[in-house]
Amino acid sequence: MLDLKLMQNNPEKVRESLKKRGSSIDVQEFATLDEKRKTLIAEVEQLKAERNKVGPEIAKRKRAREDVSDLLERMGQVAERIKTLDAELAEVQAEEKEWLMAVPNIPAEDTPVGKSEDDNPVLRYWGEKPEFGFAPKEHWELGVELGGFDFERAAKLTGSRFVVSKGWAARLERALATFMLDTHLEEHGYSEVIPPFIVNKNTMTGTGQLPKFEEDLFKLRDTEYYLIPTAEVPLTNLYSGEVLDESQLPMLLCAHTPCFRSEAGSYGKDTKGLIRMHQFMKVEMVNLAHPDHSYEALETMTAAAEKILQKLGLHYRVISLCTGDIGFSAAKTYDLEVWLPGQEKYREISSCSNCEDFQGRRANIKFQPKDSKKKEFVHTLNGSGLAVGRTLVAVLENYQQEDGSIIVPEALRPYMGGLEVIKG
RNA sequence: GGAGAAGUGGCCGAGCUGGCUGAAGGCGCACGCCUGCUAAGCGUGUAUAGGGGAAACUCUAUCGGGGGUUCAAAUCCCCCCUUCUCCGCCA
Repeated sequence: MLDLKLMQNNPEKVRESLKKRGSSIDVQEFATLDEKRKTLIAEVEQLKAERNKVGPEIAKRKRAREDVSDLLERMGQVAERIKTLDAELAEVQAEEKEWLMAVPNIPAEDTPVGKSEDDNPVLRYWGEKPEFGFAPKEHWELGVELGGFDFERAAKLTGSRFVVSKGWAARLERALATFMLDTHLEEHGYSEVIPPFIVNKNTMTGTGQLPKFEEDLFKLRDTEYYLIPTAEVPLTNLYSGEVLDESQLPMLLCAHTPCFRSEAGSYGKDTKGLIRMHQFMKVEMVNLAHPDHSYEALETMTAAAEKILQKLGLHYRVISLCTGDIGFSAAKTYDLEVWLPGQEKYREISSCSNCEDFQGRRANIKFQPKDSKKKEFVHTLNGSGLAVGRTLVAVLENYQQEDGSIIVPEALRPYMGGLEVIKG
């Protein structure tokens, strides 16, 4: 949510931001609503002031056994007028709030301007594409041949976009997750959290999934509960409605959770393998940061995610999402794209964003600065560290051998009982 | 799932036979004074959001959330949520 004051005082900036994002939202609509709201408030508050003033007067005269019928009559009218005005005001405020809640965050100054994902600049590469003396296979071929993935039975149990991992694949996935968590806890200062995987509407609204993106979520029937699409949601909202001490910042939280996505509108995309699933595991990092340091924190968080890929020896590149591709709540986002030799493509494996105070305002997360009376909104950052399923994909494709076996990256061997090669 | 109790400001805790309570009192915290040494005392201040105002300031709303009764609700009524106790069930 944007600052109401910004909307009022600098609509030009908001208009510009929306244009960069390719949004069709009209700022003038808001200005009209806001004017209407102010007019209504002025009238209704004046009447309420009168009501509050006359109330004690009625009590006083009653106690003196004086006649109060004239006041009662007048106040009856006032009450009625207040009621209708309050109703009108509530409507305007709801509209205004709905409007505000639908406006995306303002991109950071250095977020590149562009129309689509094709305009995202590559910032850097790490490592090199591995050389194969044969045609590398895609992960789903390797996984199925080695008996690790069972898509047919997953389809039987549930439907499309699910997988059953068995044996080495299940253990490798668990190994990856534990390796990631351990790295973030021991080397990057994060605290591990196991949050609820089901959250309510309010929580989903705090991070920006609702009200605009309900169709991307799984909602539990007959409730206002949703399955989390990412641990960003429960982690960022952990301190919603609270005021943190400045000394608690930055608050570094890390969780390994399942993520559930309806993938509405992605029919035909990535239909094979485990790139795009309705359910996948992810290690997520969240930082509730001091506004003065949130952009340093974004670099640090991105570096933490990169560290995982580096330890696994996986070639990747870092891109900066442009204004046309950046997420609703984010001001600036770096994506990590890992090289998949089977697909011969770089694929997103992590996304690290600084949302500035956009979510902090929505979820009402503040902190008390030492040297100021005024409480401020925290800046929130979130980043995958990493998407576990996709990391498994990357390991399989990058570490495959001609005979179809997979070398276990050294960093994972302690988590795999010392296993060096997966042969099925 | 059944039966009861409770939810007030940073915390504790009054108020709950409707108006004089944005809310006593205490604690904590901040600043000042006194004193002078790791204490006590005194004074002042100590919520959030919105409207008006250059500002001082002023008005409105908020006593778990929502709705209702009333000229007027922390106080009465209804629904929901959460917590605690007891019973049942269960990992």
